[in-house]
Amino acid sequence: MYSVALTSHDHDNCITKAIGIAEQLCNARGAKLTPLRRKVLELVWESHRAVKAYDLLDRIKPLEQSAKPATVYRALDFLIEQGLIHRVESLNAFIGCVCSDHQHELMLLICNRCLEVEERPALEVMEAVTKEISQAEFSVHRKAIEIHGLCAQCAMLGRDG
Amino acid sequence: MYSVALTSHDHDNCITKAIGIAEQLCNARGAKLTPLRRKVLELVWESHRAVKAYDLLDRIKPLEQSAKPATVYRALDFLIEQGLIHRVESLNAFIGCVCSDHQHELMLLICNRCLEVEERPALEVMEAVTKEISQAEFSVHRKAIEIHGLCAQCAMLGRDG
DNA sequence: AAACATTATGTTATATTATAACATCTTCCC
DNA sequence: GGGAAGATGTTATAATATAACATAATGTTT
Repeated sequence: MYSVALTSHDHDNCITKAIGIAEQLCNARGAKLTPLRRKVLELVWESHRAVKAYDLLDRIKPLEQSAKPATVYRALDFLIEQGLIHRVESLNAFIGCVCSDHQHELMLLICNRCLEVEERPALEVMEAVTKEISQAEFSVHRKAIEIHGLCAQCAMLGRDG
Repeated sequence: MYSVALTSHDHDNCITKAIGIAEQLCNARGAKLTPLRRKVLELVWESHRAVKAYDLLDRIKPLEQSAKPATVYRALDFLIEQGLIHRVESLNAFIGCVCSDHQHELMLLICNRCLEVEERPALEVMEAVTKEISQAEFSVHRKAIEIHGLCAQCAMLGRDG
């Protein structure tokens, strides 16, 4: 496993920070970050890799005997609604949201080898999309911009996985 | 069903053209557009709406008794490889490719109401993506840019579906 | 506190999407 | 015709996701 993020930084700090922000944000909104939802958020944050719903389920089961698919999907729905995680459409997977300013138009750089996902605001890209769409008379609700390839570290190590 | 494309243009022409291009292209490449693959391509092209694999299966079964999921998925894989259709990641669905010049970097405008999908080359968007990525040391394989919202006609007719 | 509404979670069942693995048939090439 | 490669048939199952209804916890009103 070539997990750059996990080897080159203090990931505990990422988790702590993410949970802290989530608590603050939910608090401010009157949204309830229940123990279950919080646990799912922590599990999503275990790495910077995109994580599958059923993998989360496997991880939760030992802790919450009663966990079922609906348990996980409901928690994920909540976290997405609150902007605390993103769904990666092209992987049917989920990733913690790092944009603490909660600017939710972003581009995802997805490494096919290590599955780590980098979020980038990509303002110029968004502007270009807006401009292009203004010619199309299309009313935008949501932008999913997902770029697949190899992160710098994996590109050095070998071929696509 | 508010299918602009189907009501405002000669859709038979779209299909004929798409099949013609597919034949030419496969011929030139020595790829085999078998009757089965051709039929799947025609079915994808029945509308400008994104279509699901199992819906294609239902449509094929009356014609090819032996059709099974693998039948459809293999045909779809072939058509994608040849660049004749696109997978719409955010819908788990498929759409005919209209870019006859087979320029395969494009943006999909997906109407949440009528499910029609418009393909746009969006050159400036692609440039902005490339520029943004050059700062990220990321080696790109594939770009999936999917914009959800309402097409002009559906925006006039009512709310999101 | 009792009554009620709302939200969250538990539980069962099933729908939807996709692939693996191996068999058979067809086509192409020598 | 014989062998390789490719295409399709067939069976089984994996992986992803939601529906529907039951119960429990929380909040609000009185």
